[in-house]
Order: sequence, then C-alpha cells, then structure tokens
Amino acid sequence: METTVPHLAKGRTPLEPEKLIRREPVDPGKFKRMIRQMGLKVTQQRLAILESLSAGRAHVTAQEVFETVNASHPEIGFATVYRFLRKMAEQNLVTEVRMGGLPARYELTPRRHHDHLTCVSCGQIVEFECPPIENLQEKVANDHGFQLTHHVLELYGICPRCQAE
Amino acid sequence: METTVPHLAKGRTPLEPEKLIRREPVDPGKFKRMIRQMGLKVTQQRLAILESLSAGRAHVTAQEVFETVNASHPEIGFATVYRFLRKMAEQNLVTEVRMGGLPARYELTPRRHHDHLTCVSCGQIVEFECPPIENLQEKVANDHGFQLTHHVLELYGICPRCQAE
DNA sequence: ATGGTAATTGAAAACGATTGTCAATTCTCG
DNA sequence: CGAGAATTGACAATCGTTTTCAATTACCAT
Ligand SMILES: [Mn+2]
Ligand SMILES: [Mn+2]
Ligand SMILES: [Zn+2]
Ligand SMILES: [Zn+2]
Repeated sequence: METTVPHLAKGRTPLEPEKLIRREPVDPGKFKRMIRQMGLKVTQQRLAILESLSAGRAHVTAQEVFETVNASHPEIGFATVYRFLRKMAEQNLVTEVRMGGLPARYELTPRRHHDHLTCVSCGQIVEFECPPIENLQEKVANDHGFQLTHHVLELYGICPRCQAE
Repeated sequence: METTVPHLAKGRTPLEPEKLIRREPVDPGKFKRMIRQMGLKVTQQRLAILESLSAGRAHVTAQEVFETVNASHPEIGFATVYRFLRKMAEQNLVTEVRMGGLPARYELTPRRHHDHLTCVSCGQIVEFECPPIENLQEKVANDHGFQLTHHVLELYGICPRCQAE
C-alpha cells in the first residue's frame, strides 16, 4: 500500500523549529478581548482553545488542539474545537496551513506574514519571509489584471539533518 | 451556514482559460506507450482516462474524469479513475493541484512547469510561469540548508471580469 | 491462437477529516 | 436574578478518497 499523501510520509507529524515553538507571552485578559472583538460570547472552551494555541507548538491540527484542551477540560467536544477554529480562520485570527491532503493545521496569525518550508522526510516546518517573492507575486497578478487577495506558498525539501541520514 | 472552503466559493467549478483548454494533439499509440512505460497493463479504462485528460479541460477532479469517461464507457468504476490518477501522480505524469480543502484537481504534467492564479469569485484558473520566483525559492531553501524537492504556489485574487462586477 | 497467471477491475464497504443536527446548557444584558 | 439568544457536546451525516475482494482481463510463454 502506497502513501496517499503527496507531500509528506504518512503518519509523520510535522515538527516545529525549536526557536519558534513558543510565541510571545500574553496578558490574561487578552483572549477575552479577542473573543469579544469577534462578536462572540466568552466561554471556558474558547478561552482554553486560545490558551492551547498560544502556549503549545505552532501548526497544530484540530485533533491536536482537541486532545490538548480535552486533557484539562475533559468535557469539551471536538465539534467545539472545529467550530471555533473555523470561525477564527474566517476572521483571520488563525491561519490555516494545508499540506497536500493532510488534515489542516492552524496557527495564531502572526503579526508578520511568513510562508513555510517543510521537510518531506521528517516533517520539520521552517517559517520564512521573502519580500522579493511577495513582490513578484503582486507583479504576476497585476500582469494578468488580477487583484491579489492572498496566496499559498509551500516549499518542500530535505532538511540538513535528514540529508545526513 | 458559511462556506467551508477557504479559497473558493462553495460549489463553484473553476473554469479554464480559453487559450489553454486544449493541449497539443497526440498520436494514437502515445497513451499505450505511456502506460507501458509506467510498468502497467494497457487497458481500455486507462486509455479512456488518458484520452479524457488530454482532450478535455485542464484541472479536472477525479469525479469529473469519472463522469466524462463513464459517458462513453458506462461500466467503468470511479475506483479505477482514482487508482489510475494516483498512480500517474506518483510517477509525475499528472500533477495534483489542491486549492484549500476542495477536491484535488489533476492535469497532465506539462513539459514546462507553471503555477496557478485563481479567481476567488468565479474560479477561473490562469497558468503562469515566473522564473525569478522559482530562483528565489531555490535560494530560500538553500539558505536553510534544505534540498528543495518541489513547491506549491497558488495565487488567489479577483479576475478582471469579476472586478467589473 | 491458447492457457496460465498475475494484474486489473467494479461494486461496495470502510475510511479520516470535517460539518450538521438538536436538545440541553451557559453567557449576556437588562 | 431571569429571559432569550448563543453555544455546547454527543452523535449522525457528509465528503472525498481508499480499501477490499471476487470476478475479469491483459500479457507472456508455449
Ligand atoms: Mn507558520
Ligand atoms: Mn495548470
Ligand atoms: Zn527532515
Ligand atoms: Zn473571476
């Protein structure tokens, strides 16, 4: 049986670059404010999901968020996690990262845009910024008369560690 | 109920740019040769799928291929279509194009690499080549010590026609 | 051409991720 | 504190895709 997934060996969990595992700390009331700003009610579930997103590794699947939150809030249902992630993605508070047909991964939308470089062997994800590429993307869109709204740029390759077997 | 799909209104079928609907004509024996080169048996089903891929619009879903082929070969099953598309994708004879969580689309791998610019409003797909972007991608990967294997670059925006309402 | 054999097929069930349903619960605001 | 609307969790449903399996077919050696 062959792997179904085009970009990453089946069963591999993309790992995070160490330097980016932790995001900046947040003050306690921040999450409540975020939720209210979305026009939603502040619930324990939503607070727990936000805490999990901001404290844990970036690029988590809905299932991973569910499992994390479920550990401390055993009564939460995964529908709630999916629903809230979707709502946040709609408002661009979280960014969906999709690799081939794999389950979607989410990260709190960072202040600075970045794209992803993924190791097809071990799943490590490196974030990068490349303004020249961004500019060229604008140019391509304009050349075709398109008004660019967003883009997906994913680079796949073999990381240094995996190159050394 | 909101649309689930991040990049394209639900139910929209991406349209093709007129100038690219038809690929170059192929001589009759070509498909048989392609199949044998993959180390597979030549069957009517596989020939029909290849004909459909090369004659119809580019960027078709497995379901669309199935429906097309099924019209002239009513006995074909969709499992055969999925199986063969997957096998061809593994050998890079067809390229999988994924837009968000939508069903995968396939095109016979063109001799020249290109990426896609998609209208989020009407679904039109424009193919483009941008060597400077490709070079920068190589550079980014190398800067991180990665050996680049492939990439996914999808631009999304509003096409000229849709901008004019 | 024929037959043996492994590859391929179609139908249907299974699958994993995600979404919908709905009655019960919980925020919010007055 | 309530009333009322939003939210929840359990569960079923859906979607695209893959697997299973018995029946068929293409291929190769005779
Ligand atoms: Mn990221
Ligand atoms: Mn294309
Ligand atoms: Zn690696
Ligand atoms: Zn358009």
